[in-house]
Amino acid sequence: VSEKKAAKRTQKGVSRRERPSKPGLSREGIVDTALDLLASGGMSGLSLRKVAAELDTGAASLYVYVANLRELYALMLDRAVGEVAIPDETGGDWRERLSFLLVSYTRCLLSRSGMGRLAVTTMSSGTNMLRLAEAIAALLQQGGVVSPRMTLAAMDTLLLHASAIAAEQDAWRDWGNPLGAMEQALKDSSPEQFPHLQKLGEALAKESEERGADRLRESLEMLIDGVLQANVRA
Amino acid sequence: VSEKKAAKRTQKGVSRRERPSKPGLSREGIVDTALDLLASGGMSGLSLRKVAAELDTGAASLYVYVANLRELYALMLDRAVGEVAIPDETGGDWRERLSFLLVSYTRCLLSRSGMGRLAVTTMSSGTNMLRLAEAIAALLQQGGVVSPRMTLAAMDTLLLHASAIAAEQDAWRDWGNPLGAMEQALKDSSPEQFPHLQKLGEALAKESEERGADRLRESLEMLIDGVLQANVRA
DNA sequence: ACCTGAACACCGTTCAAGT
DNA sequence: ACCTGAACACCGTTCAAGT
Repeated sequence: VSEKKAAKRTQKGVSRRERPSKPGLSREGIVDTALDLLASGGMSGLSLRKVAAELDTGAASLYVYVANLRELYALMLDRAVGEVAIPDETGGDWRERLSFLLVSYTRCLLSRSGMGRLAVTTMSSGTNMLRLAEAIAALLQQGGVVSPRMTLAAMDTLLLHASAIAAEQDAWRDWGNPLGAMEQALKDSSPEQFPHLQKLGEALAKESEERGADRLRESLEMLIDGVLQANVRA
Repeated sequence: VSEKKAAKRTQKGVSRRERPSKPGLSREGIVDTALDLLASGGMSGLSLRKVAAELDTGAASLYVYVANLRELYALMLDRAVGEVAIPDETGGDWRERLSFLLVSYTRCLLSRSGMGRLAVTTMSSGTNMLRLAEAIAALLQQGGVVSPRMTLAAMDTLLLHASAIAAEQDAWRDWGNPLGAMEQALKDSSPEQFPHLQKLGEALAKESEERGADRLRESLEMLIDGVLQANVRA
């Protein structure tokens, strides 16, 4: 038993990533390790016990730095959000910048598998999330959204939707494209039962391949249009 | 050991819900029980083992009817979607009907705690989901969305967003309103760091109470506007 | 103050054995 | 074919004991 453990400890000093060999535990290090695990093994490869193992300690030790799993999730999310690129004045008009910002946010979530689902499940009120919210609020104001009520609604809706897109894509990666299953189900059903869906069949097949960066931008632009419309109407 | 089990079995015939006392296992019964557990205990009260226990059997027995936990989730989602009210021609013009349909969908998810998160994580291609998709496709066509590509994008976006709203509300129920935490974080930060957010502070406080049926409808209307705009533009 | 092993109360899933 | 107990390989969290 202790032999195996010793071997691991030795191995670690040599090859485990580029983390310093034993900096003592820290909140930072725990979040780092958790993000590494998420990136390499997805949500199912992440657990407090595995984070602890990676840090050569027991799971109980982490509770000095992190209240529970949910707090760890929130910290991970906030760290990911820290990588969002916030465009400056050179980034075009407010709308281009807002679109860019939201795409960047979604990309940050998508870069680690599982982050999308995490974002839609977890709430962070860390500095990075506030920074992002602040940037969106500023851009919306430039876009003529002035009432606080409308601004809040728009911020919430935009961020929620961007997160949802990431979560959806996440689910696809794990389970394979569900459109396949849907096509199958359609073929199995009588044609007269779902006439509109049947007609959509071929387009559906093409869609499977194409759903890339364009779809992401397009979906977000759609939402921005909706925000503008609601603002005009109010 | 066997004494405790016998007591449970006895108790069951008397009082356990109104399910017939022992209909033998079935896919239907398993999904029913799972939904009951979800409604009464949320996502954390739901597990294969608990479903099995409720049915007076071992977890292994369920695998005859359900491939795994994920399939059970998908079946649960489809059953919930079966309760969505699909409006007929008396329900106003296409837009009113679409809005009504999406609100109804979201409400079905919200009626069991945990369903929102489940919807954003799970993909169902069951009959009820197809029925819902068919209805949306039909309404969009009436609204002048004709290209298959646009129809698919709109369907996906609308359903995704409705699910995301439910998931968000779900998260609020479990963890308490996160706007509270955000307000706190804002108070703790220097005012000049997040000027726009600071200004939003009071509106934020009011929003906490009001986020009800109006917000839901409003958010969905916003999206429909976006869809229309994209359709006009294409 | 920080760290730890062991324990507690759970999970989903598999499998050999029964009926 | 269906059901089952037991086992396997995990979980998050707590706690008394160590340093």
